[in-house]
Amino acid sequence: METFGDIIKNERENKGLLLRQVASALEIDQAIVSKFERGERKPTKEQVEKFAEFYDLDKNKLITSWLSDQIANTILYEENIGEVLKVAEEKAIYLKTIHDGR
Amino acid sequence: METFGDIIKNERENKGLLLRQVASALEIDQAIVSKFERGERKPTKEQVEKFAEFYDLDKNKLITSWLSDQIANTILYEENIGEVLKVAEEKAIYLKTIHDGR
DNA sequence: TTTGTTTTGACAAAAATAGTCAAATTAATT
DNA sequence: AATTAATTTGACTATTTTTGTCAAAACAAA
Repeated sequence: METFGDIIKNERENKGLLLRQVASALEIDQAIVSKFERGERKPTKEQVEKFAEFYDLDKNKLITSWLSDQIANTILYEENIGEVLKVAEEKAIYLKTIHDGR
Repeated sequence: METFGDIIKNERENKGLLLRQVASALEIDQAIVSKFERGERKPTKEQVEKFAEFYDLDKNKLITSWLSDQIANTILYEENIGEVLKVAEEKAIYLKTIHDGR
């Protein structure tokens, strides 16, 4: 179960980089990068994309990880997690067909 | 595909109530109730619970509808909707086991 | 102990969300 | 068609949430 934070932390360590270096390359405060790695704060989508580029990761996979973190957090303390997600998927697909004008 | 707004609008109309009446009973501005019904604004969880009580609806079902609306909206324009939700479910379940101290 | 790195927390800035209200629009009634 | 009633819209303010900044504390390594 690898969260967004886990991923970017592993990448950084594998590449032997310091927080300071990543922070300066991405123009994000080092304290915030640290918080991202530990899941204490949620990056914006733009920041996720920056990380993907910087670490040369598949952008979609990283966004999936980040989005799923967010969703997991919003439903964490709810009943019927499975049901909520099933309905959410139906709605999303339905709304998408409408949006695409079908 | 019934959204939260659809549900509370149908309930109100079935019971032959005016926005004004619902608004006053729930102590929510009538303009906002109108916006809830049309999905223009998202209620808080407390407001969802008020609606459930007022219309005598199953609270969990209404919360499911409201939560799934939210989730559907956050993933609407993403790729891999199914994948995101699958991962989100795994994470949620995993986090829950941790939270419950297992 | 000194130096380097990461984490923490207080604070300010910015953005997103929520509530209020009156006017505009739409629908129903006479 | 005119009047009355109901709903919707939009501008505005208030509140809450999120984000960024910075320095000091904690931790780790040399």
